[in-house]
Amino acid sequence: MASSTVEDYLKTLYAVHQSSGEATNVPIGRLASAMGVVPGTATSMMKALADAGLVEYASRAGVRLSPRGEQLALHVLRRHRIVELFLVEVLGLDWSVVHEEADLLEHAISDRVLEKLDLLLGSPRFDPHGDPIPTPDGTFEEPEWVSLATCPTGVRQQVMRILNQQIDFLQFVERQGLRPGAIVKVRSRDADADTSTILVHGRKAASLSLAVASQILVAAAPSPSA
Amino acid sequence: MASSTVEDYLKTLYAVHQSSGEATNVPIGRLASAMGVVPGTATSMMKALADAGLVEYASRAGVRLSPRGEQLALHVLRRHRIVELFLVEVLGLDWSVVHEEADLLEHAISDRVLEKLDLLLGSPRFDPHGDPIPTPDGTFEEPEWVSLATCPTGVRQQVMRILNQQIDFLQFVERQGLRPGAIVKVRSRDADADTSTILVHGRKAASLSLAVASQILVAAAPSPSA
DNA sequence: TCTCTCTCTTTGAGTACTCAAAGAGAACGG
DNA sequence: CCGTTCTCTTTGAGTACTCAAAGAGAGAGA
Repeated sequence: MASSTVEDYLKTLYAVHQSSGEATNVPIGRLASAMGVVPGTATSMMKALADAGLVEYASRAGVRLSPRGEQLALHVLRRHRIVELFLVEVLGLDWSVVHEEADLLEHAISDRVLEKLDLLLGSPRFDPHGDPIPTPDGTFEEPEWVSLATCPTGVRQQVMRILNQQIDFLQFVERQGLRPGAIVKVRSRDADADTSTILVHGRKAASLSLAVASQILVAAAPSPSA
Repeated sequence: MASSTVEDYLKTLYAVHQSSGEATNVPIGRLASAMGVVPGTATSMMKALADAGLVEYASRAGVRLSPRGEQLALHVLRRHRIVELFLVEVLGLDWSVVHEEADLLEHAISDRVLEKLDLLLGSPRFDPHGDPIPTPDGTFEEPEWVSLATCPTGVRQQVMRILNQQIDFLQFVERQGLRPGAIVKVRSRDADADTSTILVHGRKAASLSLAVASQILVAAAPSPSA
């Protein structure tokens, strides 16, 4: 059994790998800062994980998950996201705090409990932030959503996913009414000024920098209900 | 914050103290075997916990919880039992396995999540084994139940609590129909032969040794419904 | 009282994880 | 092409927890 620490490293490695351009190895430094440890700690941990067959690691060449490591990371991710959804849907916890609660719980959920949760929630495909939930065998739905920084302007869009999951950011998103499910329209976008103006539910207008807008993924909205 | 290990020691110390005759200190050896560690490990742990103000410990005189330690132990117990009830009531997990699942989960439940669970379950007073659930401020209901080894014979009784919570024993209890809530009657009891015969729901008869019978607590049953 | 035995404590060592700080490669600017 | 700089690795040490085995107290039986 992998310890919580090992699970955290694998999960973090997976996330960093995803967020950086695919197919490349993750530099130790980036992994270390994502884990909140000094580089030396990450180095020795990666050696241990390489010995355990969970990562592929060569000195000064960065790390990547081995197939087994990736499978384990996806399993942790599945637990994390199902727990998040459970906390919101069943316990009614605040959308913005479930991420850190799930970080704790994800290491204490047995397969038995996990599949009961999955059943209770109706085998959901996405968590409350719009992140896809891996299936038990580790396959994954990655819809082709675009961000508010790149989607067509003037067209009704539906918010599908929030990439940045820090509490402050999620609370900001909440206040702006930009939760997944919200119907929005990009009214204008100005690359030089680095801003965009978003109409939320046709009424309120929010002004976002393009960096912020790129954290919010949308899809073409279903036709209006009126 | 107390580590899971520390929480486990406090919880175990509380349980051992309860099961041995009150008011006395717990010998290191008993604590060690209850924790599944060698005595030396328990000794050094108790020194550390004494330094932290969680237990009172003097060399060769045994240990007891300090007021702060007891409060913490009760908090862990509250988490454990609420989680157990949740696993049975909401997730539909098997009654006999929830104990070990809860041992894992009890260390990963924040107060925020705990109180939501409590709300969802309607502030329950007993867990699925009939163990009382401490309140958030650490008070405790300990009803005066008697065991099947000592209760009056020939009188309708209701099973209230199962003390031994090992999986095998719980599965045995389940098979005999002796879960909390069951209506039973002690038909006979023989101290010399060390057996008792129990009528379950007026039909099936189970034969239990007095040691086994003493693990099952009952209360006078409400008047028959017919 | 003496000694045997039992329990408890101490000591030394190992695993998992961490940091600080020194040392080694690699890359980049001149 | 050489030195500065950045990143990575190594080393030494510390915390939390564990065991094995040796040593110490304390009571029980002769």
